Amino acid sequence: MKPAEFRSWQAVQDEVLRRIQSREWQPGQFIPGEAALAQEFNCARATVNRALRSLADSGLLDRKRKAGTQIALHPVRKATLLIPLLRAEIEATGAVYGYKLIDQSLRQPPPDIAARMRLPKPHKLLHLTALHLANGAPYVLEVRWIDTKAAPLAANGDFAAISANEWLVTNIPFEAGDIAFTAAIAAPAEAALLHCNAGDALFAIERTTSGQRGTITAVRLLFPPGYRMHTAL
Amino acid sequence: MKPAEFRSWQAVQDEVLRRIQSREWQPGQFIPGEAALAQEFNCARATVNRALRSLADSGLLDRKRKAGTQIALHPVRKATLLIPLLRAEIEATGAVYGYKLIDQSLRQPPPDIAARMRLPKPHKLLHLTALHLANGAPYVLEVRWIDTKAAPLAANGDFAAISANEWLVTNIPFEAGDIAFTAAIAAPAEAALLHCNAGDALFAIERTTSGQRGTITAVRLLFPPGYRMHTAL
DNA sequence: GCGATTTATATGTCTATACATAATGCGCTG
DNA sequence: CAGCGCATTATGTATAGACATATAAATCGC
Repeated sequence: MKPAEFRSWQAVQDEVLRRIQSREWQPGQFIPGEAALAQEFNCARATVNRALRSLADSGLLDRKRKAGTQIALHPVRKATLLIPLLRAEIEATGAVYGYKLIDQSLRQPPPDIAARMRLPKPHKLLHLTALHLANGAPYVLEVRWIDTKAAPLAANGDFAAISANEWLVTNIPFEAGDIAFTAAIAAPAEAALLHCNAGDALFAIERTTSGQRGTITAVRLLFPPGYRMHTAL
Repeated sequence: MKPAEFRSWQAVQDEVLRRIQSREWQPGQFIPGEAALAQEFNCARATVNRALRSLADSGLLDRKRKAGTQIALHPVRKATLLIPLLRAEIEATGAVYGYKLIDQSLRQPPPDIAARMRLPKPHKLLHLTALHLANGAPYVLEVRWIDTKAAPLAANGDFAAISANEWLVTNIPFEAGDIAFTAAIAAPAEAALLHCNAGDALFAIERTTSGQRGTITAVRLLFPPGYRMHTAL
């Protein structure tokens, strides 16, 4: 075997991937060290490191100092999926994006929302209900709670014209938080807005985002029946 | 301003992150080039590169050759979530994992399955129905189709004792494919197996995995009402 | 004025070397 | 033999310098 040219970390990555897929290296097995591979591939150790680190990031390898690198026993445990940015998602299909504010008010949050937002003593929050439309048809029903104490600017926001999400992205310092996916039954009011039947199964995304002053907003996105969120592995 | 010591790429990353969060650098704005930052941070350009590349990977920065690096206009568009490996997920909660094969047979797949598996002319597939249990209670209903032409070994698999997923992971060369999340209404048969009511909203994961010889398997995982799959952003 | 070509430049990557860090396991000691 | 500490070793990371590549911007040719 000639010392083939592996002159880029991607080439190294491809070769390692090939060996995993061909079972030349089996799950659980320790593979040669970076130095050995660098010699075999006739490249610098840093290049091998780059390739292996990338594979480890995507879950195909497990690496530990001193111990070495082994093929992951349970490959592909992670999937990175794109959180739908509604406007972009709709416009990507060629449809015309539309936004319609249904309700804007100050309300006492129900207990589950207060808990998800970690409000010690619940106070009134800004409550928004809005529809995102694709070519005029309901695409997503958004129900959002905003803590105006954590995001004072939001009290003045005009959410009739611009979606709360887009407003927040450009006006609030930062987002960290979490996201959850679940299924829900369409309540009559929701069904009416989404033009479906009460009792239908809706796909739901629940998201809370926090800033430095605590939880800013909790939002629930309800998708009409049949919606599929998908991604490649 | 003193030339503080930023001697690791993580320190550089933290500082860049701070500037983004503090709005010192605003969304859409181009930040100084790597060389300039390296000089400011008193480190090598490769170190800055590592930090910025990492931030770009997580979606906070947009980078283009020649053009430069700018703060992403729509931060956090990606979430990496862990695909539940059922046994691990159940055992992580401290519960005892159980597995029960409900049905194993050869069947003609319905059109939607054939389409998802990209079978040009549908032939009979191995069909499995199984329950994953946590402390004896139904945790997930798994409905799986396996193409024994793409994975001949599977024809001999004994799926009464071991879950098809675990069998595939250790016996089939490789997986690539896609995954989709959706909501479904519990059919009576499903409800009976999951100990819920027909008409309940179930969270569903649909996954297809392919090998070199085409699509190997398509699986649908149905979770009982109330299941939430969540991840940090 | 406008399309085609060249140039300049920021990011992307490779190399070689050095040191850092974690974790294993050997060997020493009591 | 139990327990501790240190040597070993594989990965992790920093650095300086060089070249590669994409592409925005400037220049050229008509």
